[in-house]
Amino acid sequence: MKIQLSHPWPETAAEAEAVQDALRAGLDLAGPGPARPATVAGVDVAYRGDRLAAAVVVLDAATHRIVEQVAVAGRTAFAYVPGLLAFRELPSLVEALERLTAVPDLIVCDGYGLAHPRRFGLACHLGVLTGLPTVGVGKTAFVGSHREPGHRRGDWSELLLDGDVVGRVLRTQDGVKPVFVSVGHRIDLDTACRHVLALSPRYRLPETTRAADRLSRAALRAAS
DNA sequence: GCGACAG
DNA sequence: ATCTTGTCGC
Repeated sequence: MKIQLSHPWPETAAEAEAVQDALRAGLDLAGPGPARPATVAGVDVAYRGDRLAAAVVVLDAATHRIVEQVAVAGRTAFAYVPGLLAFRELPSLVEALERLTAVPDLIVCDGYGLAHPRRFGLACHLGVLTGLPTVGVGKTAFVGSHREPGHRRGDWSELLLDGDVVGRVLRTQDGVKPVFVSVGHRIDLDTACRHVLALSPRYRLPETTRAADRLSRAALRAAS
């Protein structure tokens, strides 16, 4: 899979925001998204100083067994700025995705999609760049307001931003802190939450996220 | 004006 | 994200 990053790569926050505004035109939020993805990819990045390691792990959607995995070591190329996380992680993540031998049916990202101050988080970037359906799963609140969802697995509440529903606060395990789900590209919120829940049979975070997190940390250790 | 702020 | 001890629970 060949992926074209924006050229030139933004240097400043203002340039990065301009890139987001331009890419947002490519968002597809019309269809319901994949009902039965055969494979789902999880992506994550680990850091240590200015070193980083990006990982993509493709799982069989039904069994959650690892089908393929790729890790890429690199250096931090953009400072962390809330709202511009994508520019920090995208270069290495894209490189890892390009090395996959098979294109996954869905990508689950660490972070947010539409639930973003400019309505274009990391999951939206990855969706527009790859053309694949993407979902954002955040571990902590970032933008928007919400009521506390019920305490049972599957309970959820709306994430609201300026009067719009931009995501859901979803309980993936009984009595465990909820996750923040938002759509990235080519999928609807209902379908996104359904897949996140199916990918989290035992732990708070989706198996895709857990697998990518482990691989990125291991790759970071191996590289440094 | 001040603080908060994905990973 | 990362820096970190002990501690509760299966």
